[in-house]
Amino acid sequence: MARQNEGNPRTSDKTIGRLSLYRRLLNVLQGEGHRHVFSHQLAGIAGCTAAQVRRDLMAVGYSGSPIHGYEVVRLIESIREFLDAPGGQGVALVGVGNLGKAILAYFTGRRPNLRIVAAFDNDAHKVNRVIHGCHCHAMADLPQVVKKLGIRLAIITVPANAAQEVAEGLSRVGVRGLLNFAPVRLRVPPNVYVEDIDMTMSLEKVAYFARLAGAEKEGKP
Amino acid sequence: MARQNEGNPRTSDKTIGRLSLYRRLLNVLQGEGHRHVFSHQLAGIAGCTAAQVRRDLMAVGYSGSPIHGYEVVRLIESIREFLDAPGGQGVALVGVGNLGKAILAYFTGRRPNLRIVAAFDNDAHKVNRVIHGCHCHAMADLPQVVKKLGIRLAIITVPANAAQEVAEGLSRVGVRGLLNFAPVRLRVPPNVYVEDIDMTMSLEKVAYFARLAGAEKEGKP
DNA sequence: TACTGTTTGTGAAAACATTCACAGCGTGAG
DNA sequence: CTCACGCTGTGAATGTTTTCACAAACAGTA
Ligand SMILES: NC(=O)c1ccc[n+]([C@@H]2O[C@H](COP(=O)([O-])OP(=O)(O)OC[C@H]3O[C@@H](n4cnc5c(N)ncnc54)[C@H](O)[C@@H]3O)[C@@H](O)[C@H]2O)c1
Ligand SMILES: NC(=O)c1ccc[n+]([C@@H]2O[C@H](COP(=O)([O-])OP(=O)(O)OC[C@H]3O[C@@H](n4cnc5c(N)ncnc54)[C@H](O)[C@@H]3O)[C@@H](O)[C@H]2O)c1
Repeated sequence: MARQNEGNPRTSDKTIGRLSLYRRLLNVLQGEGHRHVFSHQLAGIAGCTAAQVRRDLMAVGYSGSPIHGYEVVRLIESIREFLDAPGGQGVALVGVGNLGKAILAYFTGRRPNLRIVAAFDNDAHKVNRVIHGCHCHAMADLPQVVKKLGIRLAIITVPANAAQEVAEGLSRVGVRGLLNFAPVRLRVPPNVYVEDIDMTMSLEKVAYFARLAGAEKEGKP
Repeated sequence: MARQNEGNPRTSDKTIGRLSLYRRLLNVLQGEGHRHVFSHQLAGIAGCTAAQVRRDLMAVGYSGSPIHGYEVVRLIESIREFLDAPGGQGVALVGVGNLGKAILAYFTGRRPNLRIVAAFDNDAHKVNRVIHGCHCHAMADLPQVVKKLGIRLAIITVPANAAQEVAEGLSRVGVRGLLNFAPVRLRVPPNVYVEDIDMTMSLEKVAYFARLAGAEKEGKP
């Protein structure tokens, strides 16, 4: 089936994000009973242009038909093949505080491909308890648990001043991708990918552009 | 002082985000007693290039000295003038669930310029209670509370199927900026700015690029 | 004074991302 | 059958963001 193009110009960050979005939208469409979808329909619900959708889909190597558009099931499958690791990947969460707990609650029993399989904290009150269906380990056990479960991805929700240290510990035991919520720029080896979610920054962006939209002209840039 | 350039080519999204980041880093530097900073130093801790920093700073209209670099205090002040609304802005949070509570806990008593001044939920158990220092109102009171407090920004942390309705309600009563955590593309009037934080998408991005970094070469693109 | 070393601000180039626009194709109408 | 239609996939054009590279400024040094 869908052959992911090989010696290609590295698929961009933005495209990967949108593929993830398309997949979610396609799942909704599938649930509503749609068998086929056209690029302009997907674009409409994704909030981008039809050309953008088609360009992004080039990366996954599944071609639609000019007559029926894309077959929903097959497109979902092709995106899955392109994005997901075969067999799924376990994720660790470090820092079971307010945010960490919310994330555990949210991801528990959700996407079967990416599931949080272990939590870690240095607070004795949390260690060895099951929180939202996930066992919380002591930090000292991190190396062995990560190795045992073959974990290569982690979510960091510890306070800012602990994040660098945690990131280093994770990198050292073979974790290759970090989703970081701490408002700190992590320094990691070049073979570790870091994605930051910085709520304060996002909120300030909203404040700035909302002010522009109110005071000057209008619209989202 | 620092004159924000006026008839300028609309400052980009990305630049605004980085200015917010620079400001936070500068506050740390100031706390450590630094008086001056060079673009390459700021770049080092921000994780970008010196040229990028200088280019971004052009937007705020504060010039550094080739000898001492940028004066930390004055640069913070210039960024503040450029980004922030004078007098600060109140923010509403709608949906006091797991994530909403974590966010309330985090932002309470934090940045004085952007503070959460009201929370809303439709769950009778939460209405009229004070949660992490913030009063939770009924949804029915949203219009009057928003008007009374002059709220123009909101954070949406309701379930996906309620998000569109909530966004419309907020737009209708004059809110101009939304920070949306629900995994849904909101349709709002063109004078409302929406910023999405989509954790699932971010995590899938991490998974994809971590896999590349592991399997192929290395490094964060 | 003249020279060195360092940094800023910014035009110009390069890299990257999005959109345009159209050939090609299969379908269904006539 | 022939034609017109509407869509895909993609080369080329356009738009945006980042990086390069250098003139200008000036403290320190001798
Ligand atoms: N809560 C939010 O909405 C929010 C918003 C933006 C950013 N953040 C960031 O997310 C992070 C977590 O926020 P939070 O509100 O959940 O904080 P929190 O204090 O509620 O939770 C932090 C958790 O990390 C644990 N921890 C502390 N040091 C540790 C270490 N060295 N190793 C392992 N665990 C450790 C603590 O025991 C605690 O359980 C912070 O960096 C914060 O800046 C949170
Ligand atoms: N928790 C997470 O880590 C996480 C991660 C990614 C995305 N999200 C998204 O964030 C949103 C909130 O997640 P959560 O885990 O806090 O969910 P939650 O169920 O814990 O909280 C939702 C809250 O919204 C309230 N609510 C429901 N319908 C409402 C309405 N019409 N008007 C006002 N309030 C209403 C509920 O009473 C509840 O308090 C969801 O859209 C979820 O998809 C959450």
